[in-house]
Amino acid sequence: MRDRRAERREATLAEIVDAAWTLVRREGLAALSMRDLARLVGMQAPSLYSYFDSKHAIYDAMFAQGARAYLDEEALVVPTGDPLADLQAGARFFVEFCVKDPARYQLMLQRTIPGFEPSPATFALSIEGLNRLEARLTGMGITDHRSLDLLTAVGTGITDQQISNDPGGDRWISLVDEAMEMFFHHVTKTNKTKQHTRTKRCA
Amino acid sequence: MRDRRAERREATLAEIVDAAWTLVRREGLAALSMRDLARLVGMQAPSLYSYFDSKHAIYDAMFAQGARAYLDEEALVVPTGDPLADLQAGARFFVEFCVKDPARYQLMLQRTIPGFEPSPATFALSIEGLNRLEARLTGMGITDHRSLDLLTAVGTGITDQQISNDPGGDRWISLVDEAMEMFFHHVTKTNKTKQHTRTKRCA
DNA sequence: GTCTATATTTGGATAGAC
DNA sequence: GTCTATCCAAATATAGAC
Repeated sequence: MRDRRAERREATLAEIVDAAWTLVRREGLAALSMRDLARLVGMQAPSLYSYFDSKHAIYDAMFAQGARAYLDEEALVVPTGDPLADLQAGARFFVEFCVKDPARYQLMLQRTIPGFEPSPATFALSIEGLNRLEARLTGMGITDHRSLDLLTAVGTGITDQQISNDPGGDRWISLVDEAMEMFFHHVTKTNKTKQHTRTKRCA
Repeated sequence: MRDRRAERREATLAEIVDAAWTLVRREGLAALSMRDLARLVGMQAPSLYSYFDSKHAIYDAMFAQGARAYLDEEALVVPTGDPLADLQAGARFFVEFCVKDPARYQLMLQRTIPGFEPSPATFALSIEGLNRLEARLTGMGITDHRSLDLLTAVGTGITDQQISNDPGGDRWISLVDEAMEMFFHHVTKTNKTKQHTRTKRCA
């Protein structure tokens, strides 16, 4: 039998988290306050503590929601078998996912809230995202960790510059495909070097 | 004749800014408070207002000091004439400059202080840094803005990942030389493509 | 220039009635 | 579960004496 009370509670929890996102997108991630949040959902501030133990607990719920959204949307990017094209599609997805919600990016990847870190359960969700990226690369024959680190650096670098220096524009987004071409040629060339075939390419 | 009063004032201004750096490095950039700062220099909080109009004015002085430090230290990186080696040396300098003081990096490049932006005079100093980078690239024959944007993305991406995910280590720092090799080969190859010589390389 | 005292705002969080 | 009332802490900034 349906538990109507539990359903109601879940709905209110979700409503509070949604309102929190609305606030931080409007005012900045650090500007979230329990009073403002309560007002936005039609409560008094103390009532929020019936749903969340603290403000950090709300940040944690937001983080978890963001991580789930990433996993859900990432799953829609299906590989074609063309390594470079797949790399580009994956990078475009990542950068666009981050850029379209800078507050979420700040919460999940930049960690600027003093004293906040995600709970173990929530953090596990974000680790899963990195694992999937690693799996995609492995599918392309890229297996060394240095290449993975280089790729994440390029991805976050483009994202950061886009958000910081051209918000709303596409100055760095438009470089994603080119950047992935650069990265792909680099890692494939390096592999061939290791197999001692690079200098034989033109032979 | 020396103005001993002005000298004394300058010394106190510098002392306050230095103490502010000490605080933000210890507690985080956003945690700077006038009370703590005053205590560290042996004053009461209101006395600081004889030297700075507001907390933002202190941030501005810190920003300006950071920008001057960058310009001074950047000037010590002298080109050798070898484009790739110079690119690598410049990138190593940039990443190390940022990584060795994350609070400064956050103030100058990430802009996470709500409501703070540098004054026009201070901002001009940071623009000068970008101009010098552009000049260095021009000296290597790299003149298009897309390449400059790609380079800044790679540089800040490596820096961000290093600070966020391996503080105190060198997991991403150790990728700088390789990343610059990747970038350099990409931009030189692209140039050759534009000159329609790429497909003739093996002929 | 520095101090004491204080205004003012803002925030997270709790107690206890209903 | 929600409210009112309140606590407690921290912060920026100002007024005015010395």
